[in-house]
Amino acid sequence: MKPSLDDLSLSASLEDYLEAILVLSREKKAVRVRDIALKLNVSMSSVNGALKRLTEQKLARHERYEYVELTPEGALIAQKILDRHNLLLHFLSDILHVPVEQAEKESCAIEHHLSQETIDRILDFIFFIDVCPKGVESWKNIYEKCLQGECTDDNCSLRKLRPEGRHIKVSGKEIPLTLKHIKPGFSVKVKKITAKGNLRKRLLDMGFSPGILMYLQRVAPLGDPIEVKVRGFNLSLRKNEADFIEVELV
Amino acid sequence: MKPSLDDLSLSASLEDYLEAILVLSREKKAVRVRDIALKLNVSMSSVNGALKRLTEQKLARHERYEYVELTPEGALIAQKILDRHNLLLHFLSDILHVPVEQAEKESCAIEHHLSQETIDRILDFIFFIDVCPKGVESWKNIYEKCLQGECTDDNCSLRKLRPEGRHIKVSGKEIPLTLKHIKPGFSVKVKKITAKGNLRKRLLDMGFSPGILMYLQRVAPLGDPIEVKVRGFNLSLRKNEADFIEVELV
DNA sequence: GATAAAAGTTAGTCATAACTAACTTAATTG
DNA sequence: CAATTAAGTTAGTTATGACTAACTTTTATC
Ligand SMILES: [Mn+2]
Ligand SMILES: [Mn+2]
Ligand SMILES: [Mn+2]
Ligand SMILES: [Mn+2]
Repeated sequence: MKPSLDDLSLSASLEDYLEAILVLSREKKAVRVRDIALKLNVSMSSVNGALKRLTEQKLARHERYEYVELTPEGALIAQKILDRHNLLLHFLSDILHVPVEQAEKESCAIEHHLSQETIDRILDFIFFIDVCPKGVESWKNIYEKCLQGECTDDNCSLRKLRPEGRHIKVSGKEIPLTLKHIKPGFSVKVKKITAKGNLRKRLLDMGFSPGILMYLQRVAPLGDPIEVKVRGFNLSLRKNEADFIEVELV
Repeated sequence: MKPSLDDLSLSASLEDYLEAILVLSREKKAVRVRDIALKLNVSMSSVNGALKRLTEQKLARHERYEYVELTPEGALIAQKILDRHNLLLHFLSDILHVPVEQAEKESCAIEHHLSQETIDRILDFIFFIDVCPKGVESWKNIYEKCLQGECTDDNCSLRKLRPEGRHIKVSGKEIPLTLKHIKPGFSVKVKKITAKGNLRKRLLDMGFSPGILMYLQRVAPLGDPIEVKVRGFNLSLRKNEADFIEVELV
């Protein structure tokens, strides 16, 4: 539950105060209690409380009725958080295409909960996309197009999916999407069990009831068996069994 | 600061209790206060308090000295959270290669702070990598190799970087890495300003002091100007100016 | 320089979410 | 079945982090 900026554990709230003070100090000559309150959308008295705690930890200074300043240690931590904020914002907004306003909010929420390790992995990833010519290529030309249903690969299942995400086109004919068509790493919702008799009962017992969400974990080399995670359990299915489970994308 | 599972706002803590109860209910016949306490590493009395709040909101039932159950509404929310947890775990662990233990912790931390919109964008991305043949291809063959310095593209800057991330190989010779070599979306730390005289002063005034982190925002089509974000400001630099700023990867 | 407005502070309240210590009830076992 | 142990509960405490209301200080304005 505690945030983990690997060093000393500050609360998410205090980290945001530090971050806000740093940003404000670069926007204005002097940072006042009121500026912080406005920026973080809290009352001035909440800011006062936070400043008291930050002062105790020697991360900020605040003379009564006067301006607010960060200590060098405070500024260092603040800068780290701000860097994370911007990194996550770039990742969510520019790469994953989360709307910028949402991305802004969520960056500021999760920046407090990621380890340096994870930040580094995200950096690697961004580095690849932006710096490696192949990354730029595959990203712009493949991913972006694939998302828009314009993938140039004939075997791309994404391409065959109707916008509703419920049917698949096979040699011109539309057939319902079943578990058999899904590739690993993809989450689907069970729509209908089309099996009859014993197999039907078995599938239902295994937990494949309509409405249930599941996650396709792995498909063995020859497409059989298929490993899915349903309700936290890992289950194995034969390919022909999987064809009796109609699903839709979630 | 509040978590945002788009519906009614439960606290992150209560969401974790729901999640834990759901998981336990699938592992055992009956869920007891003690099981939850052990799983979440809190005292039984904390569990009691949480159960009281959950019961008030009709998400769980708990008979004194008896077993704990989720209501249908509670189970629904719990499943949503669990789905997010697993999705994020897959993303961090299998795709970004964050060590699984860390990924586990962080998934459970940030699952409470992401909107459905963002979850959908992550799903899109995973879908691409796992379902689109080109995604599988580019991911396994390009990204993974690129990270290991085995990129097949001669122009890949990643490939030229020494492990220390401080020098770059240009026609066999090693030269220090400067801002000129960096591509957009990448964060670097200023190592040294090699400019002299007036330009040096100007660069320092602009905020390019050693140790400072900056983020390369954009490079114009012809490599000039270069737009960087330093200390929250956006600054524009000429390519020849950028060559006077030695940097290292962060 | 008096007065009003803006900014800042303090005290007191509330909710969440954890804890320990002391107690009660249920389950096991000799 | 009495005694012991395990499980569960309650009361009381602590810390964070927000709030409002009432007050004080600073700043602006006439
Ligand atoms: Mn934040
Ligand atoms: Mn932030
Ligand atoms: Mn969680
Ligand atoms: Mn979780």
